Amino acid sequence: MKRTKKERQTELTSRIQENPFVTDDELAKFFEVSVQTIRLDRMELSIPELRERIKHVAEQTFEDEVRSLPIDEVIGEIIDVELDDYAISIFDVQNEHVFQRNHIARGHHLFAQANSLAVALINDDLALTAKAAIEFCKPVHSGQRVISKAKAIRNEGRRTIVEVKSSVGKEVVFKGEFDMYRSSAKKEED
Amino acid sequence: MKRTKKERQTELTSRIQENPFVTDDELAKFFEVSVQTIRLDRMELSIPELRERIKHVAEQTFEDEVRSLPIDEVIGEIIDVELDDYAISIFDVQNEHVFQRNHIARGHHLFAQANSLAVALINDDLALTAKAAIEFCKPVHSGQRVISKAKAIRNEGRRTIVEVKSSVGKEVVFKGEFDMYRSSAKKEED
DNA sequence: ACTACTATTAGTACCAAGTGTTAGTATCGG
DNA sequence: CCGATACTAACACTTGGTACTAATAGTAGT
Repeated sequence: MKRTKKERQTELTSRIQENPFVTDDELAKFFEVSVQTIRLDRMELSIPELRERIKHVAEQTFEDEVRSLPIDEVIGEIIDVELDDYAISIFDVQNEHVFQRNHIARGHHLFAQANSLAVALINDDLALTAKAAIEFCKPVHSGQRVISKAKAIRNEGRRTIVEVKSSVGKEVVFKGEFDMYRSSAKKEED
Repeated sequence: MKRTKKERQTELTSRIQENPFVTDDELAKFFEVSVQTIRLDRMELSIPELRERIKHVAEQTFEDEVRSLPIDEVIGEIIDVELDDYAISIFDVQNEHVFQRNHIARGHHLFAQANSLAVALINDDLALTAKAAIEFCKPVHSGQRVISKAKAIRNEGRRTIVEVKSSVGKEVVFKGEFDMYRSSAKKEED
C-alpha cells in the first residue's frame, strides 16, 4: 500500500522523531521505496543523517550541566536551581492527574513534584529521600499550575533537610519537610 | 615528551571518559603517536570506537526520555481490601520507576503506592490525604516486588489515620502514617 | 653477537552509513 | 502529447573506523 509523498514525509518525520536510531535502509524497506527516495525526503525535510542525529542526542545529555539529575527525571519542569540552596519547578495539573470523581489532584502527584525537586536540589550523584513530613493544605484542581519552591535549610552530615512549599497563585497547597540522604557529606564552601 | 605505554593508556582512558567524542586521529596527534598505536591501545583497554561510544551515550538519554511516563491512575494492584479496615497491594518495580544512575526506585512511586492504597481503603466518595509522615527505610531496586499493607488505626470524625507498611520480602522498605480526610464522618458499622 | 620480545608504525582491504551528482524512468495533469 | 513531479539507479567520495599483515626500533637475556 503506497502512500503519497506528503503522507510518507509526515510519517517519516515522526518515525525518526520517535526513533532517531533508524537507518535510511530500514526506512526504505518500511516505506517500500528506495534509499534514494528516503535521502531526498530527508533533504527536503532537512533531517540530518543517522550519525548526526545520534551525535546530537548524545551531546544534549553530555553537555548537561545539571549534575545531580537529568532534567526529565523530575516531575514538573525545573525553572531555576541553585544546587544545595534552592530550586523551583512548575507543574501543570492535567486531567490525568486528578480523581475523576471530584477533579482534585491526587496527592502523589504533588508529592512527586516536591520530592523530585528536593532530589534535584541536592548536589550529589546519589540523593535519596529518607523521611518526609508532608501536608496537603488545599485541594488542587485540573488546569491549575503548581509552583513548587524547595529550600535547603539544614545540613547534618549526610542528611540535608529540605523544605518544600507548593502554591497555586498565592495559596499554599502543599508543604513538606524532606530529610534527604546523600552519598557523601556536603563540602563546606569557603 | 613521550610517555610510557602504561602512562599513555591511563591518560587515554580518562581523556575518552571525559570526552567520548574524540577521534583516534585527534588522540594520535595529542599523544604524538600513530593512529595505529591508539587503536591498539583501545583494543587492549577494550574501549569501543567513537561511533559506538556516542551511540551509547545517546541510548542512555533516549531511554531516560522514554521512561518519563506519567504516573498511572492506580499505582500497584490492589489484591485485597476490607473498607475502613485494611488493604493490600502489590507493585512491581520496573526500570521506568528507578533512577537510571543507581537503579534505586524513586521515592514518589513508593509513596504513590502507599497513598493510593490509603485512599482506596477509605469507604468514601471523597477521600483526600491531608497529612503524612513517611519514611523510606531501605532502597528498593528494579525487579523487586513491593507489598504494601494499609491499616486504618483510628477515626477522628472526618479524619482517619491510616498506617501503611511496604515490604520487599520480609524487609520493610517504607512506612507511613497518612492522615486521611473524608467528606462525611465514618458510618459506624452495624 | 644472536635471539626473543615488546612497542610502534605502515599499509592494505574492507565496512557502514552516509553525501553529492548525474542520469534515466514512470506517472499524472492539463 | 508535453512537461512537471516523483522515483530509482549508479558512481565517486567521505569518515572513522575494523582486521590483518609486515616491517622496524629498541631493549634484555644468555
